[in-house]
Amino acid sequence: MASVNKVILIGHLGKDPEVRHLEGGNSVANFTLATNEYYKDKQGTRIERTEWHHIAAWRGLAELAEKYLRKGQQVYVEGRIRTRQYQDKDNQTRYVTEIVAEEISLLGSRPGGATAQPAAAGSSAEEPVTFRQEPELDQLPF
Amino acid sequence: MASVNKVILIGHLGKDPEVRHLEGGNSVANFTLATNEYYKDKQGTRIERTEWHHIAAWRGLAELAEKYLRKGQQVYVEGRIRTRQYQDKDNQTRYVTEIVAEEISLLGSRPGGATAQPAAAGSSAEEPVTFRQEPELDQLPF
Amino acid sequence: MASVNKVILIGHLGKDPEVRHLEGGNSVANFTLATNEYYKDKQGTRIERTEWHHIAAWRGLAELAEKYLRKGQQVYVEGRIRTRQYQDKDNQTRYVTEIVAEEISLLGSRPGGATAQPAAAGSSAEEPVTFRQEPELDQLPF
Amino acid sequence: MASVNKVILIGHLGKDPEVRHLEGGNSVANFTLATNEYYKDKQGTRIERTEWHHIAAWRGLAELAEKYLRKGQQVYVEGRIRTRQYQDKDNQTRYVTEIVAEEISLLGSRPGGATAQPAAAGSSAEEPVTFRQEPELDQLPF
DNA sequence: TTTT
DNA sequence: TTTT
Repeated sequence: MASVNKVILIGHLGKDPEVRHLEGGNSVANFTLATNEYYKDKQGTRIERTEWHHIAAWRGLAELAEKYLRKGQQVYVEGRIRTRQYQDKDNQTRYVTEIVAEEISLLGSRPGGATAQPAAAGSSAEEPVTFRQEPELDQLPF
Repeated sequence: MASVNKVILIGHLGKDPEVRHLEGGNSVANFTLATNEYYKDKQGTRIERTEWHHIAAWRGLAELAEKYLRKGQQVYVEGRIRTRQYQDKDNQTRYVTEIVAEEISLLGSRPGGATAQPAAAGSSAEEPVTFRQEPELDQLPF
Repeated sequence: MASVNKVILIGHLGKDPEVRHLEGGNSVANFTLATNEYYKDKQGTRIERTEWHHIAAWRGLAELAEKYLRKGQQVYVEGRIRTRQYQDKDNQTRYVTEIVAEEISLLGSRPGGATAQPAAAGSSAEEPVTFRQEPELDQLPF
Repeated sequence: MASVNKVILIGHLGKDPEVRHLEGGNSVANFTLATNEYYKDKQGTRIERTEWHHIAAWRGLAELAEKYLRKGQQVYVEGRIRTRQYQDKDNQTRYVTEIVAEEISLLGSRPGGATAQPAAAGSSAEEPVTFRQEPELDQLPF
């Protein structure tokens, strides 16, 4: 049956992306993204709560992440929720929920000490830095 | 800093909602929602993968869930991602990622053997069944 | 600069799609989609307001529309807003705002007298009816 | 029937908001927001196309707009599509499609020569600048 | 671990 | 554990 599983995030990277190049030619970048919410508790004190999202960006988006994304950067991430099982060190089944990125756009200024420009030439700073994953590739098992 | 944490799901309920009425007058409904994705593996075989989302609907949305939502029902859920910590039976820290619902709409037909009409009268079947949480209440700590 | 232009609609088709096959091999399906909102006026009377969206579905999505979409059908449409200029019969510049579809999913039951099954064989009824446009094709001028 | 009419935009303001204070205590801010898309034409030339969205922000969001939004600012706008009729100077019926804002967040740096800080004191620069409309007020006729 |  |  048709269904929709869509996530839209705007937040800041908690660290530089970690990129792994997998056997078979695939690559994946992982990074964390902070979103914040604010509310008042019963005493009226303003509380800030940070949610840390685990982002997985595959193939073309992994390259974008490697070239352009740095700790502190503000980005738009569109993707879908995916929960993976794994065995922890005590051989117990654990679950981790990730956001599989389908589109990433760089927003605003580029703080954090790192340059947002790619090290390599060929991609001018005037270009908008947006990338959407090709859906059919995005559907490969991983 | 301003940020966005938005989830949009369309899927089917895996079971009837479980509603708890908390001390202090708050209530919360929990249910699971299935979304499906399809892809072809390297052999070209069509694979279906189901993602199970854990939905938490508070206060007014808990009442809506209790009255209208049943196993098998197709719904639209808009909300935000929230990861909670808890201690498991071995006193280890574990994490569970939920979707805190901010809007729920009933879609399509109402399968599953259960009547989608509320047990109580007063809410006619002709009404559109949509409900949006009041943001300020939605911000209470929980 | 990077930007986002995203529309998410769930509504019912006001009429069967009209499909045009253009010179150059392109095709486009046009249909209207109704969404409803409800509010109370100052006297407390419940008011219903219908918004009619003009949807344009290109290429692969036009084929999906032609095969599966019928008047009365409930659908999910994801796309982007685009305003086009044209000259009216008095040679005045006029504007029309459309939603260019990027993803369409069939929802719920299939009312409206028309069968939702395609006339042609080869696409079994068990398949989920969802289609996402290939982004690069979707970017062609039109 | 339940339906969804949702728009998510990230773009830059084309001009400072124009705020009108209406009889009855209501206020509305209007501004334009540019989003850009890029594609290659059949000759492979890179084309940029700008879409101008007409945003209407009511009541609390009008105040936010008046205090914080300036030409050139990058913002996130969430809202719904609404097409209004009006009579033009030749007494012909015309249509204009607007985005009625339901949430606005300021993004990134604050360019454009104008200070993004409010003229009035009392709202410190450390606050996140996000505002969501109260739904019930948002449903008033206009 | 981000941002203000 | 849903749906087709």
